[in-house]
Amino acid sequence: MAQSHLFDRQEKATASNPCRVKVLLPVPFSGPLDYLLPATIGELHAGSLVKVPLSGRIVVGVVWPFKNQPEQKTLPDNKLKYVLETIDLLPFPEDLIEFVDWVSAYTLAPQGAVLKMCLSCPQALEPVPVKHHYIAGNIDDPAQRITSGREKVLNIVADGIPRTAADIAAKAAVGESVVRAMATKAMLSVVDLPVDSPFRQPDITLTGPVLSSEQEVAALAIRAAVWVQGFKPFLLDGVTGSGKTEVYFEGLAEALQVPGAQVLVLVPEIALTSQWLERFEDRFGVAPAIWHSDIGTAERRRVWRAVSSGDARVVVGARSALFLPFRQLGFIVVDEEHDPSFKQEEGVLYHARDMAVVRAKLAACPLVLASATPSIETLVNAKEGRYEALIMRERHGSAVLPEMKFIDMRAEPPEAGMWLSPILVKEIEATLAAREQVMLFLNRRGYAPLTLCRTCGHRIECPSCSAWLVEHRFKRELQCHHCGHTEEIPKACPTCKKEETLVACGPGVERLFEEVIARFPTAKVSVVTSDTMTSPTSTGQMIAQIAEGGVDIIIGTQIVTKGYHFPGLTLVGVVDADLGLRGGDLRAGERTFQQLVQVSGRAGRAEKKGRVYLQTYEPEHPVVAALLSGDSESFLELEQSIRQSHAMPPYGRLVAIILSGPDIGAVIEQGRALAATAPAEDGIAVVGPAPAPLTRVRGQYRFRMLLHSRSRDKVQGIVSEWVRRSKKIKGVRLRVDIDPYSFM
DNA sequence: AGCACGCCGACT
DNA sequence: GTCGGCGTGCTC
Repeated sequence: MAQSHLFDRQEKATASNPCRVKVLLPVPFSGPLDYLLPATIGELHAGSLVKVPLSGRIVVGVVWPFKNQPEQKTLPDNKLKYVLETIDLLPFPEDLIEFVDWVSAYTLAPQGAVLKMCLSCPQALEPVPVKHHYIAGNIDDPAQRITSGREKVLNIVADGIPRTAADIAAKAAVGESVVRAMATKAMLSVVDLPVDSPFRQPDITLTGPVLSSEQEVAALAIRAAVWVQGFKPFLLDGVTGSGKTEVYFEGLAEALQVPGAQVLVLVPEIALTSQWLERFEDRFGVAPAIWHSDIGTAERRRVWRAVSSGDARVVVGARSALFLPFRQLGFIVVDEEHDPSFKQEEGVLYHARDMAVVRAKLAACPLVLASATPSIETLVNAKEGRYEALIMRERHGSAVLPEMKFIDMRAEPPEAGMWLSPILVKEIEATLAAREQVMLFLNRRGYAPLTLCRTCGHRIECPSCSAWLVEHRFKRELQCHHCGHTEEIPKACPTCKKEETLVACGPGVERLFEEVIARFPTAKVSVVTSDTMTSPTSTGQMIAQIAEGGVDIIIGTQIVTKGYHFPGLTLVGVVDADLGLRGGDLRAGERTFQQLVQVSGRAGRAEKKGRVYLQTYEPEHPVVAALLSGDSESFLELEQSIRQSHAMPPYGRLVAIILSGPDIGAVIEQGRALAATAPAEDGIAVVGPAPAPLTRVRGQYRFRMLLHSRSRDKVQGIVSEWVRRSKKIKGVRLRVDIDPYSFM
């Protein structure tokens, strides 16, 4: 979108009538504030970055357009402060400004809170540090002797490329002191260059692998959309192993042909990208820019500035990458679009997939939502014609989809204190004998979810949450998975003081590990969870080791369901297929289905056919039945029709109001106040307040209310009006979650 | 979110 | 008599 909106000075600024500007600040309380523009600052554009004073400190903000500004009470000039200076960075493009306003209006978060996500890199707003580089200087000075060392240095710098002292010294095989001495004698000149190295540009002359006909059809549609220069959403729905990545890489390559166009690829968790990055490098010859919450400060600054300048053409990142200041977005991919981690559950509550669609619309570019198990929301959008569906039903190459079977745990129970049924044990033996790999999926971290006293029945709970502590035997501690509290495993029961009476109840991956090494003592077993995948490097090594066949049995939580390719893996065992269905919320069935399809999809991705066994106590459950029959379409149809008949999302809407505070009485009182003023419009229903399933977290009591709207129309107006006119109780935090995914 | 202003306990 | 605890409330 072209940079219009030259910021209009309403009148000529004079001493008696200075010009006002609106500046949005990355602080979570407000909309844009008024500042005066000093005569020393010339023209300003909407989007320009400026430094302004704010209650005793200096903050970087963005000049915001006047348009659409609700005319609020304006302060007199003498109450206003002056803009201090402008920052030497390209202004925010218009589509980013609109995006911030849109996200704020949709999520009901203050505009400043949304802007904060765009300015999430304070170092990027300061000048980039420079480092001395050296080039040839006055080399004809007769006063300087040309020693052999100096001559070697001169040979190196002869090409005119600025280099650091260390670089020159290494290349010339001399000490750095030689270089520095030559600089002080003016034989070398110093150039200060930014420490940030530029991004290498993707090689668009490279070509990808030969595509199957299904892939070719999909790639063609996406490539064509790139040149239409308008919003165009696609659902790329391809079974696991069908080669979705290669398809959207074609769209990406096409987008890079457009001069200046930038591409954003959103992925659920950066942990999964080690294999993805290799494929990207194979395809484009360079690594993309990477963005996620724990990149180092220097790299963060480098990426942010390169995105802002347009220098970084491809960014792959977690959901927060959506708020980077792209100059010219030309293509967006949301990979594994069904993944629940796209929903931000802290601060500004947004769904990155949904916001990516909006961002693409504002940037007027194509968008690909890719998944083997698309969300119901996306399927409905495709069905109703808002997205173009590109469907791939075959695995790429010779691979076929795995065979699925269930094990009725009522008929084939495991031994006492064990978790693997005899049938699955036999299958594992057979697989190991054939020198193939096994993956056991159990979505429960730690050793056991509950530690119980056999004598008095005491259950060890977290001191600040209403939750059991989970034993982590590898780390020899009890952990709360909600607040991070840890404590030692007690020898005696904290209540009855008796020793040797505490028992671990239920399985976790560590306990499964214990069973597996006891049963298969010669197998190499690896536990893959968020506890063992601590850094991207170690994760990459672990994944590479598994892919090379260095592990026989992989035991993992949901982290292993995500997009990995292990060619030697032929058997997948789901230890507890019913786990996700218990205590089910609106999406429990859908989520479990997606998870089980994804983990099954890890089996048999190369020549050998895969087998999947689901251990279940309820084989007649629709989710299990759908997986076994392979008729996922009817299951999803059924799920959609249930949602439709109850006007649940995406046919209707939900909004959660979460009340929390350290004083339970105050929280309840706030709930009553809200209930008393609940909207009474047609088609709107409010339930609650009710204690949240996890009533206390980090010492905070939590109550929930749920607003349901039968219509798809926006409900933000109703909700914000409701909250605005309700009495506020001190000490109670009130959060509005539009389109909630978590009901905890 | 910061930061200031403000009103009650242990120190030079 | 002051330094400072962090509770409340404002920031153009």
